[in-house]
Amino acid sequence: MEPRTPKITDVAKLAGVSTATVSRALSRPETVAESTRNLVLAAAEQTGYRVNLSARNLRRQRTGAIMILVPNLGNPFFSEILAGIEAALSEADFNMLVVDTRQAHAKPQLILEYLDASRADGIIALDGSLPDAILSVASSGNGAPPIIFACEWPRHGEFPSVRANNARGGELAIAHLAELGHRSIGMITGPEHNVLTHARSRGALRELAARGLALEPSHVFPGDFSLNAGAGAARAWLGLARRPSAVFCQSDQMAFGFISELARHGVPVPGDVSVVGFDDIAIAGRFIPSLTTLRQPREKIGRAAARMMMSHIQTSSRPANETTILEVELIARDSTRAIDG
Amino acid sequence: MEPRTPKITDVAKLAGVSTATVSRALSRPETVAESTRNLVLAAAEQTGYRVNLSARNLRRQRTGAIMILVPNLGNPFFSEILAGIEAALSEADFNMLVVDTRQAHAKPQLILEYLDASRADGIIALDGSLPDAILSVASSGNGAPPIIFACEWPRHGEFPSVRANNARGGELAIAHLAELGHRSIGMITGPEHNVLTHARSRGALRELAARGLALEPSHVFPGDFSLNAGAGAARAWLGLARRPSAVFCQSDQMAFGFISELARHGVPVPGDVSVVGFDDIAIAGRFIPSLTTLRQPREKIGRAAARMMMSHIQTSSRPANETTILEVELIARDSTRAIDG
DNA sequence: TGCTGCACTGCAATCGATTACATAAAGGTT
DNA sequence: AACCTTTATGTAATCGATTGCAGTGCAGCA
Repeated sequence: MEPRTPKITDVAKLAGVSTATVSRALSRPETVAESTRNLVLAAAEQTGYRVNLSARNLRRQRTGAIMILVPNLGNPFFSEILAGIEAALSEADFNMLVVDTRQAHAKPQLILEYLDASRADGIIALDGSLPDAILSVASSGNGAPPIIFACEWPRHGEFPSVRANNARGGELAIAHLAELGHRSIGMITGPEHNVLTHARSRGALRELAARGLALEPSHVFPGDFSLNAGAGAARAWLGLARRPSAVFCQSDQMAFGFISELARHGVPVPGDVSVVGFDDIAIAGRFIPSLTTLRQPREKIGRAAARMMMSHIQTSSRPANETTILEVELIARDSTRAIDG
Repeated sequence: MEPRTPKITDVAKLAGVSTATVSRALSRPETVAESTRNLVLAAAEQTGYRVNLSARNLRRQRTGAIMILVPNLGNPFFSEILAGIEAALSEADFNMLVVDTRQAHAKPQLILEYLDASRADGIIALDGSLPDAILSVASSGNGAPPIIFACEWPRHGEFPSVRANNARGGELAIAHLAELGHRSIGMITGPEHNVLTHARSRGALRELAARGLALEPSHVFPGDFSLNAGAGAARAWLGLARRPSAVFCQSDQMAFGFISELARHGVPVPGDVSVVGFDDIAIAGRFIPSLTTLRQPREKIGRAAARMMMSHIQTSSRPANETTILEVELIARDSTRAIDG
């Protein structure tokens, strides 16, 4: 009553052929005579045979899995990217192994464990701020699988990556506000050393300059992409003598925190201040007011990264420093309005 | 210049011992003399040896991975659960394999592929509505790894699971509204055949009955947990001649959709109608108005499910039908108020 | 007929580690 | 001194599939 799972020898015996033939019939059918193939397939069906992946992987020297390094799995921002990656990987019959890197900075050892070709055939990192110890191993290629960055990317070193056009997003945000007549525009940034912060700020500054607008230092609110950072910025904004009439928040979460904290103090958006976010997460269209923001094609980014990885694995070439940049789109909603509107 | 990755024989040679000793020194150090152990560890260090997981897994007849079946990875609701699972698994040195089951209903074959002990040592399903074909294979145990449900669970059959006390949540929602003086309470439900819908509705109905309140059929708005469903319910609510003064939404997303659509029609919450959500997702405290809702310990649910799985794997017992139920908590915020407040 | 080439198939080595069993050495007991 | 334990290590089988190479048989061709 405990019919141990059938192995390839069982199928071979039943079909009256060698295990080599069974293996070939299943993985490269065209190399086997049709009559034999049918015998094998029937036998496989009858025994309920499933190939043992550990054995196959050992022999083939691969794992059939791609490891995804996520800075913080609990952050819903990543879910769509993961969905995109998963979709593309499963099409190619690859599995997705997900690892949270929150502990990576405290204990790089822990993540180094994972940089091992016997664990995954490739790595997609959503975390641009991996410790240098990890980056150097990953780029040395010494036993480590190829790595591709998605969304974020490391500030130093050259790595293949897929990302949104963050700088362009910064430009579009400012352009939109400027065209609504805003001359005094503030900004809530992401974490200080984050590449997204830099790219978005760079774009914003470039556009401000192009329009002859200045950014007052007191109008830059340092944040970290979180709801609370947005709320904190709101309190700072309230404390200003001369307040900017519009604020570009480098993430939707911060925009929500900002608007919500202002609301608690009776300051209406966009009545007293216009707000632009970044990301276009699902709730943005349903916030009150609905949020003007920059849409990042998160699922597409995931898909593109996974496809890039697949293509490198199939050609077994180490990814060069190719970078794919996907465009962002400004979605105008109700959180921004003309200054004398 | 291409120093192929070292294997156990390399370490053995360098340390001057057999591969058996190396293996023991690394995985059960106490069985090896201290002096030998030091030799081996030094040799391992020097060669940069890493065990090949495919080989180990093949020999040990395990995979070191747990597969998570997620109904829709893009839905941020699951991210915290995944974070909890990941945390608990990585503590036990297990990997997390994530699979999206959106296609499972169209092509059960695809997911059946995954129900294979050579892929994962266990399965945690966040999807209670897996096709019967899959459930029966999973419960037969025939070559399929043990399965545990988290959050959701199947309506038929007995499976181990970890979940929130959804019925109690329904009770608390109604109790809260009733205590604020609401006598006419409506409800936006989840998908018709979803177990969460049933449990939450059951609790709500029980509490209504206990308080002698009736639920008018026209006050039940069928939804599916999504933002849009909430918005649709809002339009239905607007069309009613006799509107309930409070609505229990079975998910926060629907609550946001509901409130937002009402706002577009100039109907204030909680001014004209009080709203209770379910889940307490991150943004709930920052929505405008902040949302009264039932907090589900999502990360804890994930952790508990993973721990249950680990304990079954360590004792190599198939999980019995044990069910862990975690309590929910009503978080009172600004979207509800006393009827004559 | 004999030779070449092609299409199939089988044999057996191989992937790299784990572990049951055998063996050896050291220590303890009477 | 004989014998039994205990501890430490080595030998070699094993996990299950894949694949290079060799062999077989048959068709085609001179």
